[in-house]
Amino acid sequence: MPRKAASRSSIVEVARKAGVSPATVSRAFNQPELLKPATLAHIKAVVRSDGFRPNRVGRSLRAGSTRTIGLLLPTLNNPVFAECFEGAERHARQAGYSVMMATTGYVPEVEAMAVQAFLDHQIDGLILTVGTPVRNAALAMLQAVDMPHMLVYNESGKHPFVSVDNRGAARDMMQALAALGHRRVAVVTGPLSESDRARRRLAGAREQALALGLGEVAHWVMPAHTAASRDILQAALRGPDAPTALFCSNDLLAASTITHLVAMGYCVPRDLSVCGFDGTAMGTLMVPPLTSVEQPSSQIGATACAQLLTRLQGGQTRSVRLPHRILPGGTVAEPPTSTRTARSKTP
Amino acid sequence: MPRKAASRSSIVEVARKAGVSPATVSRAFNQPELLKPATLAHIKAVVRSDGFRPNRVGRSLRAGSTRTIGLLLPTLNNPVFAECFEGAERHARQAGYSVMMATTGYVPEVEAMAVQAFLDHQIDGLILTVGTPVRNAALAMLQAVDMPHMLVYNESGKHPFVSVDNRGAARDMMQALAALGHRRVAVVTGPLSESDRARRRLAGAREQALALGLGEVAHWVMPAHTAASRDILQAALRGPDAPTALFCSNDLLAASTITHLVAMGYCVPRDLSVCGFDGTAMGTLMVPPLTSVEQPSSQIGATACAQLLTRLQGGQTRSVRLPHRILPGGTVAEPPTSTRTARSKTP
DNA sequence: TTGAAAGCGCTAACAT
DNA sequence: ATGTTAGCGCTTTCAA
Repeated sequence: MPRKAASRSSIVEVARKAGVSPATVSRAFNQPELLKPATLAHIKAVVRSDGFRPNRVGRSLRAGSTRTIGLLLPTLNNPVFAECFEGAERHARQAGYSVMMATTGYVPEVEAMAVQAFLDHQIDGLILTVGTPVRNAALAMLQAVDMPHMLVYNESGKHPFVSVDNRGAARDMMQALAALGHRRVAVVTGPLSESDRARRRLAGAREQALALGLGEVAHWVMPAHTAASRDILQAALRGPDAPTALFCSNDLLAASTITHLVAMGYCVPRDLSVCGFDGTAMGTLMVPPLTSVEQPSSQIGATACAQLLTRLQGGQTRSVRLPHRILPGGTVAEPPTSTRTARSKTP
Repeated sequence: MPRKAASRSSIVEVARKAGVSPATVSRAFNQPELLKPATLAHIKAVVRSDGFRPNRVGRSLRAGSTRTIGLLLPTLNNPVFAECFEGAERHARQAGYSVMMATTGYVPEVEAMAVQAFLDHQIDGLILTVGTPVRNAALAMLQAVDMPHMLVYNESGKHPFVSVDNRGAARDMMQALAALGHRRVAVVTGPLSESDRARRRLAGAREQALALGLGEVAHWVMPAHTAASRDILQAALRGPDAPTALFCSNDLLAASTITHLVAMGYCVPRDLSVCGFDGTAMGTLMVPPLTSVEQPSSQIGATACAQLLTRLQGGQTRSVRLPHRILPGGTVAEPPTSTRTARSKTP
């Protein structure tokens, strides 16, 4: 039953008070130009004095549109997604759309359940980042019911997306590292199964290393995309062939890596260079600022939203790769002059 | 008109296929225990083969509940709010609620418009942080329509909230600074009109300075809560009576302040101590880690959600102040010895 | 320019 | 244990 005994007044109530039909009140909100100015003014007055607002649930049911979009991201604790959210949400709000939001923690089962909940709520469209677009349950559901959607950060041949060229960007960063003299680089990521971005970035790094004749690119897998493990770093850095630069697959992981390295006695970038990927505001606030691949996250969110709304108005979506650039920062330098001789580090 | 020619099947369609009435199908979803096992199984089979899911908009309209809550926060780019979001959203999702999200950028007009949009969508309840709870338009609207809501971070006498004791926490931090020998401390905030938290923290700092006989606490106002201004810092740090410690009203502002200070040639904490407020994960990733007042943001969000859901089930809400603690970090140290005032070491 | 009427998909009395 | 019926609040033909 309704919330209160004194239920919120409906359009019928307003119509009665204004001495018009419900249809006319509806028109006052949706097609005011159809009404005689006097009628419109009168209805508006009643509406204002009542503080009446049309119930969007009734409207949604009847009109078949909720004017709500879904936003599904791995976690807002990674600032890259928080920035994307802001870009998308602002755009949506300014277009009169509301946003339902859920985070997945990079877990495919949660992705699928959240998408199901969104569909049940009859959202008009969805912006999302999934772990891996290929054979993804959530994306399959969206396609099955023909729900308009845009991927962000993911790249896909079957679903429209907004991202950067992850592989190309990783190549660029490797190029920059090589130009400084690094020949042994390790790529640090979370579980690859959870992130096609990480996979593409690793692939790009390896591709470029091969092209430039660098040493083989090691790949260190951390238990999460959001934090490095000190033990793994410590173990992997042992030995004479330790890398001189660590290329982390995102800024948060890079920040965490640097924190551990410093605690282990390394000086970054003197002893070891570290760079990230994302170019988040957080990275620029680090001391020294994080060297990273900048992607325009806020714009990625806004563009995805713009594409989605175009589609909702009957247009077509297309995939977009926005430009990236290397953010110099201060956590990458030339490798130590003699990597074999004793470094002045105090572990 | 509806989205597609082949509109998604409704409960009536399922009923027809299963040879039962719509009410029975509805019961299969909502009160399965009322049905004969055989009937239930049969309906379930039809539902599965059809891939049918009940339309929540229809349900919402009829039942007078959307099982959706709103979440309204200043910005997710401040990690303290992102952490809060995750705590609240996870709790809501696990209770079967969906979340509508909006950010306000600390702008009261946006607060009011977003709340209005939420109300129009018939959310069941709302968790929010406002600039200032007193004479706040958004809160007034919520009260006027008796919409269940919980403030987070704000403290209020008229609205239920979940927060920490902001004033007490600021006192504790001042105490810690004083114990290290600091006698001249400046508090760094964004515009006070936008944040009662900043006001309370400033008040607590001044209260404690007075109690301990420290020098007057300067107050530096930055143009935003999310970034410090280098010019203001530079100007304020001139002169012989410059503070030896900066107490920033949040972690993001502290990070930004430190970045500027380092660029200006200061060494933190050797030349100048800096601390923040929030105890975000971001702060622990800084080098050195940020000294801060830790508040349990994720738990604040989860607690607010729990309280709200209790209220929605007919219970009562109550305001909660969760415990804070000083997070030592590495950005605060004794003041430089060369300071005019003799250092007063505390045993 | 406005009104009457039907119905979006669902649930909950009430009836059987 | 299940069916019948009446709407929740709104929009939208169609008719006047």
